[in-house]
Amino acid sequence: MKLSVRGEYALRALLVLARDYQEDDSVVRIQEISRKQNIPKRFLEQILNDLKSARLVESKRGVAGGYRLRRAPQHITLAEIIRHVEGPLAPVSCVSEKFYEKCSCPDETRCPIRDVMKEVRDSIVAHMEHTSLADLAERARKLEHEPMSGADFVI
Amino acid sequence: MKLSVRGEYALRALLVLARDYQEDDSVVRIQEISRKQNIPKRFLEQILNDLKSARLVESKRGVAGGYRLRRAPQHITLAEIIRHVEGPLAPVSCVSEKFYEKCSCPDETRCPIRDVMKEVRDSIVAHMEHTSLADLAERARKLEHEPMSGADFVI
DNA sequence: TTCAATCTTTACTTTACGAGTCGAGATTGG
DNA sequence: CCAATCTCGACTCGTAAAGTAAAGATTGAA
Repeated sequence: MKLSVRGEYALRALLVLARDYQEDDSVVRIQEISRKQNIPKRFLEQILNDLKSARLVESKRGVAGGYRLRRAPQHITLAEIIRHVEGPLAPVSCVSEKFYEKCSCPDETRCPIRDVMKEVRDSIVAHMEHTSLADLAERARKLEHEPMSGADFVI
Repeated sequence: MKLSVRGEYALRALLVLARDYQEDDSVVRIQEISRKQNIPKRFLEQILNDLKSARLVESKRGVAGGYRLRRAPQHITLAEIIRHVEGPLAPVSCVSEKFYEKCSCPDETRCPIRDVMKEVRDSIVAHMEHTSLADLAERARKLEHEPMSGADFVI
């Protein structure tokens, strides 16, 4: 049920780009993202390249090069990002919209597990599709301005 | 974000036991579960053994042997099962209640991703904890009595 | 024009885990 | 005693995750 490290890194890298986003074509260097988010630089290169092929980011080469979002942060949802780097959001593929696969159970149409998993998927997707990078950036701003709020939960 | 095949098999095996559950100590053979659910028998052995160590099922050996639930189906939740065979329900461990692990991000208390993921986890957990094996069995019964209902969704 | 900082691309490594399979042993009812 | 069952540990086999590495292509600036 977990996101891979790669997926986490992708989200964190995009968050940096979202917070830095401007209408002009200013870019952020890999190295800076890497430093800010403790992501191995070499690994991050791969991930950003992948995000580029997904048309989520674009890059500028050369000495003043770097990456930037290809669209405004409010138009990039978590669902889109995760679907690209991780695959299905659904807990089992037989309830996935975008990555459906038949499962081995005797009768899919009468499977109560599938039934429940479909509900779970729906609530995951609802969250992920309704949250954009802009929302994340906004939250980040708030969290910074309310340092150590008592609302933080304990494990 | 996906359940492993092993986890799926565990759920399906337990569903069989739940539907067959009786107060007396009647058991179901591995072979029967395997056949009903298309699960490789040898692999299923492993899984049931694991569920036994989790005290979810108990077994009887010998010629009339087999498995049965150790508790009534209404007292076994999906959350409990999945947590045992799969680990955390949370999409990232830094928001997991039962399997918390620190993540590599610069400041966990101000991470907006964590913030959102915590909400996602909460809705996953809500579903999983409120659904018992008895609920599944009940749903299965209904799905059987309404064959090919038009409500089935298309991929 | 040359240099150095950046991205690009491809390939490689290493480790772990998922998904089984196998074989020999221990119980038990008939 | 025997045959059907569970038990337990070891083993395989493939794939994927998480990086590392190296050489090349662009670009801005000195």
